[in-house]
Amino acid sequence: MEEKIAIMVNGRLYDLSYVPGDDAGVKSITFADAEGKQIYWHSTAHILAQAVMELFPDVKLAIGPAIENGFYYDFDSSYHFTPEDLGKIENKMQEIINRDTFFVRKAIKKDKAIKLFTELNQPYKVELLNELEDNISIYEQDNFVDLCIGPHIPSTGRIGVFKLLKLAGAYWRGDENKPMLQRIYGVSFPTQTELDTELKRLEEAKERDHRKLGKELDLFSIFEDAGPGLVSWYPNGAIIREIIENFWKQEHRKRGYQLVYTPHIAKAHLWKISGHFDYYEQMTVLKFGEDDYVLKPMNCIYHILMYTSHTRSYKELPIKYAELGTVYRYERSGVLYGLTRVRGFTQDDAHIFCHQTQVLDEVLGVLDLAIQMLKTFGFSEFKINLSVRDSNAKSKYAGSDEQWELAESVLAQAIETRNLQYKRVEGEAVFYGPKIDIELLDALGRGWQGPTIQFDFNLPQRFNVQYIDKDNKPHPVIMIHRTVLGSMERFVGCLTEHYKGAFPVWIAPVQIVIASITEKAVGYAKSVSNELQKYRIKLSIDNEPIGAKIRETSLNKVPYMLIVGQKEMEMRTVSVRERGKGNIGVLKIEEFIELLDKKLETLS
RNA sequence: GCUGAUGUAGCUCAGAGGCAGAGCAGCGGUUUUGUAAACCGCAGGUCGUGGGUUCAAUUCCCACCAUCAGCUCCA
Repeated sequence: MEEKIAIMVNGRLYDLSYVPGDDAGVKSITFADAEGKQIYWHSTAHILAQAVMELFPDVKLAIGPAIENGFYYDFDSSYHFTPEDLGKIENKMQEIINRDTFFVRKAIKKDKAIKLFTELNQPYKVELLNELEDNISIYEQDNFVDLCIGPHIPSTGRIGVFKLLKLAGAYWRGDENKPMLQRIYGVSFPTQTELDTELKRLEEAKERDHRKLGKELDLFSIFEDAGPGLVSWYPNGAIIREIIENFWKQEHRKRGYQLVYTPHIAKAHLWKISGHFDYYEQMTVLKFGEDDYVLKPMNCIYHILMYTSHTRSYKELPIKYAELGTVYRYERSGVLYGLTRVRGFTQDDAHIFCHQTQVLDEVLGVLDLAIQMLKTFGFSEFKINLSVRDSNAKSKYAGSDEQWELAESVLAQAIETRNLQYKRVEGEAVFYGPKIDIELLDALGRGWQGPTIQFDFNLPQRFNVQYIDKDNKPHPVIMIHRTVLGSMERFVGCLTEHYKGAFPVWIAPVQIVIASITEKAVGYAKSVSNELQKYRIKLSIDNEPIGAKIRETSLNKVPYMLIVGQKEMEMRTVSVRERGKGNIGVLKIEEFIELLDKKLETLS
């Protein structure tokens, strides 16, 4: 039975010491509850802050909330904490926990609170207070006081085990113009076992990190000499990408997309028309001969040129241009991350030009395709966000009210028609239109934007993108940008983490290793490989012990291994090892082909 | 871009103001092997780059580059 750490009364959380009224519906909160974890972690953050204050009395406290997997506290200090300090702070925290002092809540008037924190020389707390309504509570344990809405666990001794995990910088209030603070992250749990499980989870996440696997499996490299954020795909990575791309092309053709190719650069004036030139700082302008050119940060301009190069009839719509288009964006140095955040990447891009009556079908089509893509590649969990405009700041958006209302309602309607869970985020839309984003999750559960469906009310207007309707007059077209994977780089990065590098047979760079036991079987191994030519095969016919060959094949995460020796040679069979299963017995070659083809048919 | 940490062989990592180290991978031999690592040998390095201090710097100092953990950004 979990220990009670707080209570919930009519949906509101309170300290255990709170005495509810008679008629109140009271629910106990324990660590097992999401709210319980948050309270537990938040209380640990207070203990962290107290420990830091005891060790470094000059430190200024910022904020210390619970987060998804633990807690942090931000400190301002001229002294820079070192990783060794974390150990000292942990010891101090343990002392505080051993003292088992109470968390004491006090309601206090705002002016008194301001006076208190001014006297304590805690300017960040004073700044926060100035913005609060006059219902202030503070929490005290020992001599430590913190501004806090609570609730908290009853006393410091209720914390079982904890660990400080990392040290990092963070801006005060997340604003890069404000001071850089020092943030200490940690986790805590009632029992050692739970902490160990969490630490093990973090360790395992490292094992599926695509940057590590990319190296081990020879998928890709980002050469320091060539430039940060620029990806080179080795043959193994290139095969994975090629398979995804082929599948992508096939699925797009089926759905009425027309595949196109466009150049990597274009004259700068196009980006002056689009409006990017003046304020898109990720764009790179280069001299190409005499003229200024832009290294394209997106593909849409070219697709618009293709569209507008002919007079378009309503009968032609929708026109859907799709392109695996490589774009370059100057991402700030600190944000680059393996394959998931790069400076040159290939979007699986398409632009849909249609009229109003087609919009819902088109959005549904894209949504279905995106979900189908994700499921095909094994992603079953993803987050869908619908970003709409801030209705209090309509002037900062391109497009008319009617356009926005139509687009937002169509996007919401599409998601709801498919019964998908989503989050509506007010004010998160880009200025040119509302959008649906789907996040892929990496090994650590961090979301990366993959598929996206975005309306654009800006470019069609600026480039005069129109069609001739039945009335023989030009009408503005509706333009939708969309990707169903995101980018090849990011998608393969997430895919690698998703499968821990053990790609399904249809994607695996090497599908089968054929290994001879002795030199006598080499000829037979080669003849087996001839019969299996349509698969991606690697021969392993050196004079190495079979154990070594098995080990190497396993480490390379190859789905199937065929071992052949004297017995197999005589019987025209192969001894089959399956990844994760080991030896699955001896099969005739035709039987193995049948087994494999069945797997491939179902894309598994 | 900001804060902090890191950068030694293809990979994983040790080391130290005075000739640069290991394991794995690679190469050459030996071995002819039955389901996760045979044995012997060889080769491999401007110790991220550029300055400075020093008799001497890969080691100490400075700058830059890159990577990592976050923050911020993500038209």
